[in-house]
Amino acid sequence: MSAQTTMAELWPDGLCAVAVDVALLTVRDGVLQVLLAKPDTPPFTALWSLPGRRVAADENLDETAHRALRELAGVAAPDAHLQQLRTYGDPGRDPHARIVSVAYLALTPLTDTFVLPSHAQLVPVAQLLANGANQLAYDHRQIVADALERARSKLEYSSLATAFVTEPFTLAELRRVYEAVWGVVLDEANFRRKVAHTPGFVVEVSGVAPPGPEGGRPAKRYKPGGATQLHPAMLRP
Amino acid sequence: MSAQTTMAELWPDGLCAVAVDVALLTVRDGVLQVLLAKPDTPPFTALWSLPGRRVAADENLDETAHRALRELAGVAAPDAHLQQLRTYGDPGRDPHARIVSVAYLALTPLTDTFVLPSHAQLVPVAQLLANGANQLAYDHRQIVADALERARSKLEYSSLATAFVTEPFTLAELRRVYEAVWGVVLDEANFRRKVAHTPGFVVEVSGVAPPGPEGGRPAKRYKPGGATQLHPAMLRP
DNA sequence: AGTGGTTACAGTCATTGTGACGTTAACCTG
DNA sequence: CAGGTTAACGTCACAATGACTGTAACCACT
Repeated sequence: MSAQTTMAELWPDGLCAVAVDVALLTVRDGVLQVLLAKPDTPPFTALWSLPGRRVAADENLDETAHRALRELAGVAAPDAHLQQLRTYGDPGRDPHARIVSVAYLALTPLTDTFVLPSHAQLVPVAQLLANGANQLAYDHRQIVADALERARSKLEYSSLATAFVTEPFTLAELRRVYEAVWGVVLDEANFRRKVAHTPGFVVEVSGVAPPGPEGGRPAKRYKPGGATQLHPAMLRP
Repeated sequence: MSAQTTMAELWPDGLCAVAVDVALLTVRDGVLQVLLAKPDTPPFTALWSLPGRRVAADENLDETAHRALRELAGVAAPDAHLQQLRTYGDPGRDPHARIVSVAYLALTPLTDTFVLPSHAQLVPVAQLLANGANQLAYDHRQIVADALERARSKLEYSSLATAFVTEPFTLAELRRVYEAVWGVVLDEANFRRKVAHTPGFVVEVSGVAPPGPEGGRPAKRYKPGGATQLHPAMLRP
């Protein structure tokens, strides 16, 4: 029996398995990283992949995404920014079954003290995409590439960058988010001016952040300003 | 037997029906319109809805979208612009089954001579969304709203507007696309300058377009310039 | 043929946003 | 206290934009 015949018999028209895969991005050590997990179900239990789960009968898609992060990576982040990326449904993207996968983009600040379980890890996105060899299961390499482009684009027109940092934050921390995601170096003074001139992006809070071990003037602290869209936008150089 | 029990039994974890619904937008008579169809399968055969089809076993999602347009609205547009919008998967969005729907946004110029079959029609988007009463089946009103916002946003930083017009086109035709989708009136001279100063947006072709019945100077003709992203962007007023 | 109306196209001017760069302020270490 | 580092602020030239005026090329009507 050929694989094609098998698939057509097992998955008649309009009936597919629906899964949710999550590309969680975070900035650690000034580098954009993506969360990977070792699947606990075949196939590809040897390869790393994005955390993903089948959609349960009484679950909406957002809930499945949260559950995938919680069960496969120990990340319980109900307040993490979560948005749909796109849906991948080519026949043959999974060699064993017709699986339509709704991919999510998740953004969250992971504190340095947070420890991942042994079957999960953070990997720099640039390193993952630069290598010609595909190190991920299924089409998850493509999903990571799409997630990166979405994040880069969203930083321009939305206040999404604040989802990468914990409150309160300094403008230098916010700038390092842009630099890590875009992969560029930004002029510090101009960045400050643009953020200040974009209404609702950030608002100052009381107190200052102490300088690092290398000294420097204490930085003012800010919190998200409530705006979701940025006017004017923070365009990439 | 309750409806919930029925759904849980018929649609166990991870197994859903997957459909593709298409929101096809076009500009006719200077007004943004969306294509609706009468479903040929229950439920909601009385209400208008977006053309949609179940995903076939050997089909990818794009192919299903094209098939839905062809079978339900007689629109055979293999060159129409087609992009994923988002996926709607709340339990209960279809009262009879757990259906996960991948929504697509389609953009195409429909010539004035094209006639739709009797079970399909074009409806002004503004009129559809302005009425408080929901005239569409399922959550298709929400899909139309999301499609409109996506189209409005994409016009800003991509050359998507050219997908609404036939080649060759005049700058006035292109401007009327922006005005219809955004619902604003644009300054004609400034629009011309912005388009001309955006490299790769349009390129001039030979010949001129004759004036309409109300006279006026003949307009130069243009075709898409090959760029997909616009630099600088055409921001909404 | 001439006049007024309409549309296409081109230019001016003040304002705003931006990139590049310099200056001052407030901390660190030695 | 000196030198280094980071934060914060200011200046200047240029590009982009909104509002507006002027010119060109067609129409219909008298």
